[in-house]
Amino acid sequence: MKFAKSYEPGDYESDIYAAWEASGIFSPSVPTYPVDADADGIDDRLEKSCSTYSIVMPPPNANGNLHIGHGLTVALEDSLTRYYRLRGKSTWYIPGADHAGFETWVVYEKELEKHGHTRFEYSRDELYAKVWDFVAQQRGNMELQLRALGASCAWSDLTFTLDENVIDRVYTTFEKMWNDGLIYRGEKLVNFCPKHRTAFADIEVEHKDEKGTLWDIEYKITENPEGALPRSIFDDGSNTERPSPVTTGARERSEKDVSLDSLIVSTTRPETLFGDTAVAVNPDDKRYKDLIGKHVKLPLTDRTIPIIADEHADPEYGTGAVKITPAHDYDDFEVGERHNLPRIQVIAEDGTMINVPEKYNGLTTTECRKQVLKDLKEQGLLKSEKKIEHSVAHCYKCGTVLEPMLKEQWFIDVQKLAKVAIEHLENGEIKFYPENKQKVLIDYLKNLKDWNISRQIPWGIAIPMFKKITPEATDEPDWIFDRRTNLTEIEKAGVKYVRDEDTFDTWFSSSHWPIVCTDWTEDNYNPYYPLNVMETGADILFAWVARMIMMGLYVTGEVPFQEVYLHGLVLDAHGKKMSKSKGNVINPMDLVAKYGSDAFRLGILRGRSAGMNQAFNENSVISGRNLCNKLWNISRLVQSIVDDADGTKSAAIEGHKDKISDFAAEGAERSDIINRLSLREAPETRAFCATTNNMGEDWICREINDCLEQLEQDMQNYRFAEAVEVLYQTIWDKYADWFLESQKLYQNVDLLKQTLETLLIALHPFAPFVTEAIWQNLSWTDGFIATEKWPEKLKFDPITAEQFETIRTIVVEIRSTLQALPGTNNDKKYNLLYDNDGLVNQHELLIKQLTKVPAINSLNGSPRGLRLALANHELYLDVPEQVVKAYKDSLTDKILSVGRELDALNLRMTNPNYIEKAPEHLVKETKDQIEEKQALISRLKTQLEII
RNA sequence: GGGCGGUUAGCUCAGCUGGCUAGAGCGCGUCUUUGACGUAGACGAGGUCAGAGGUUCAACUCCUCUAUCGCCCACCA
Repeated sequence: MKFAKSYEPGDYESDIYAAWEASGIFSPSVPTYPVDADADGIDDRLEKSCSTYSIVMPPPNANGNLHIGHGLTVALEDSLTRYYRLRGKSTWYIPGADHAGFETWVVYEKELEKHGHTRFEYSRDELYAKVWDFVAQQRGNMELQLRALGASCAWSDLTFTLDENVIDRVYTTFEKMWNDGLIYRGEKLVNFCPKHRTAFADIEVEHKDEKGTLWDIEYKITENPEGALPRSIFDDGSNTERPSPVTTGARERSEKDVSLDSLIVSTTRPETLFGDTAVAVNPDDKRYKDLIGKHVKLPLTDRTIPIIADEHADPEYGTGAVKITPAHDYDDFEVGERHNLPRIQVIAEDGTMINVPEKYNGLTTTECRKQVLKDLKEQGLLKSEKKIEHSVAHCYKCGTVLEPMLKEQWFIDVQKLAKVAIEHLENGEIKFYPENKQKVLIDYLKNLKDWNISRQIPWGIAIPMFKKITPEATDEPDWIFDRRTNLTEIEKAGVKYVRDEDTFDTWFSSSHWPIVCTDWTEDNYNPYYPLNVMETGADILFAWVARMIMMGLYVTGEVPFQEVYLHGLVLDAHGKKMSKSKGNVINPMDLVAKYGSDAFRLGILRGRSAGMNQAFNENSVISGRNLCNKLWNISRLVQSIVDDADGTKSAAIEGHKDKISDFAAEGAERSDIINRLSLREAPETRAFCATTNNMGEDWICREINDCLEQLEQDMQNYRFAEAVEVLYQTIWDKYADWFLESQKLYQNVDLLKQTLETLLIALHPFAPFVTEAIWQNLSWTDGFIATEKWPEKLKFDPITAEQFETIRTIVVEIRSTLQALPGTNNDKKYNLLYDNDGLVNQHELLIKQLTKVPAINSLNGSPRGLRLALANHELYLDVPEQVVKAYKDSLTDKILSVGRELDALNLRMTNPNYIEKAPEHLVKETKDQIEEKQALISRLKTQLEII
């Protein structure tokens, strides 16, 4: 016996994967080739491209472990890949590994700290080499885990984000952008993490609402032409707390033509006042009209700064006067640009104060804030404070408050790229699942600001730019592009340049992912680019998908993929986000070990739809495991039938054949022969009956065809959960519960084989291991199921199929009626009586098989027993009168409930508008239903009367 | 402040362009050792589809509003 008795996924999964991998079936068969490969001047790309299917894996961290989101990713991507492979495409599922620039750097920096070192002890090149070794040591886990999940990817084509070809491509793009003027070096404010000492792109910043304080500080006006007594706008003699600026009182006061000798500014960051280079008021604000152009003395310093007019100042907010700190605030930076204000950096990269009076120098921002507030208070300049809630930028990794920091960085003038992307998106060149993400993405691109691509961490791709350090070479540009980033210093035409020490934002290189994975080049025709689909998390729509589209268009002129499928977050069983701190993280590998890889895949796809964050329940994995077990046992049963038919018992069959012809010679009816042979006794009787052909054969063919059709639709529309659902139901509820149960009576061996094969292939994309294991165990199959042909539709007779459907209805009613009758099962041995019913007569054995009624006889004489109502066949269960009476109540209930349904239908028909406006077929349907229900009620009533 | 999504059975979710008695898995109840499967089989209970209004012959489905949960974006000093 080849088939193990029980389904044990752990026993075969890794062997199966190894066999697949060794056979090379995961590699694509269609090559890339130079455009016009045969040099006949004719572009022959079309015929090739229609037979390919390509998809790239969002690269998991090279030295990490897979989490549940990766599990979902693989389940989705590999199902697609396997499906299209079975459909005959040359599939290329390209795996990747991410150097995960910042993530890995953070881990490594901690490692350094643990050993008592800091990054500042080493040069960038040394650090790069160290992290490289660190990653190499840790690497490999996730690749094993991808195999355990069954990812049918082309391992020989694995792309690491720091591979030569990636760096080459990224440099080529950068050079092109530099030459096209899309890249500039600018001193701008960037989001800077003082702990990690690096800048971030806007997209990487995490905004959190926090409680903070808004302080009001008095800035004295230094020029006082009228020589009036010092007065503050809100200081009307009482010299207590200032009234709220939004009260009418304040307004009225402000309308008065008073001369002021100080301005009150509101700030949440008093320590930055040392960097103030102006105070701004709104040009339309009448209160301050006369002050514009005057100066105020900056508290705690000797400096004076101008009062300027700028729209940025909102008259409704605070006092309407705002301090301007161009070096440490985004808005202020822009105000500064408009008014040509100096930028004074007062916070250093390590988060301490610089360029401030000696007293504050070297303090951290927090210490400095305390000190400033204390000093202001002493001088009577701190007027009030108020608790507010505002949004604060944090480092997404360590949670440190990000400091807007003035830095020289490389920026991409992104609007030019975005504009092209928007055009193609609006053209509908990329189809999104879920659909609404297209619009969301376009909106994002429209408002995108220039992209800072410089990072101050060593673990990444070096920026290939060098700065001139030969000052006398005045005609030479300050910065030049050069690929020799392995050198810290280069010389060109006698001019010396020094390397920029920064590395690229990983999203800059990642945005080339479809290009580099498929080995796209300018002069090669590549039938795998654009990708058929980009599947990734909805959370990186902006960070990644948007950038891949822009970069794909910029580099290749084409969108990088035709469709985008975005999956949502996998939440815990209660719909909460998984996190280490909450302790609710589910490790996919634990589930694989416990229930098998297939069970995990089926489970995670269940109940999931595009773009939605959805809870994950272990029960769905259990249900997947149960399906695998079911399929395993279905296959064992079919195999045992095939074994029987294959002649191991042929001698016995021969023996029986004599008997059979004897019976036949006696003129016995077929049913009689079957009875006399006593069914179930030995396999040879089944051989005799194998000629009969309505034991659900046509019906199951019809159901499987419907299943395939729906499955194909679902795959095309990325409805994975529905695809799994329809397979589940067809295999379990239809194939096992009805077809196989019926085939226990007579077997159509060829059809059993064919239908089982069909279902195995159809399920293979979702449950690759169990289907392959079964395939390898079946006696009549060969090769891998993974490379089988997608099944053809099955032929069937619709009338016979429908007959079986009717029998099902009858069987279900017999079962439920018996169940509802009082007594134990042993008491319920009632015969079925029929009156003049060809269908029941013909399928007597089948009905007996499925209902376990002891006998089915023709009703001779007047009706007796319990009439079955639903099936609309004249059928009676031969139940004694006293038992029937006990069933009376349930019969009455039934009449009432059918009556309610009838009322609803009648109501519909009494509405003239319905008859007039609803489609004809619906009206007819309603009419038919009314007739049916009426007939049913009258049957039930007759039944009741009999009792 | 702007935008997006959810609210359907005890739990997790389907229900695609409006039209059969609103479905599934898990859980629950009763029964069943029947040529594979108790990780099973049979039968069943369980829903005023968040609320209100509107459009329509017809609304879980479309529109408006409300409540509530969640996500994303944004420069409120």
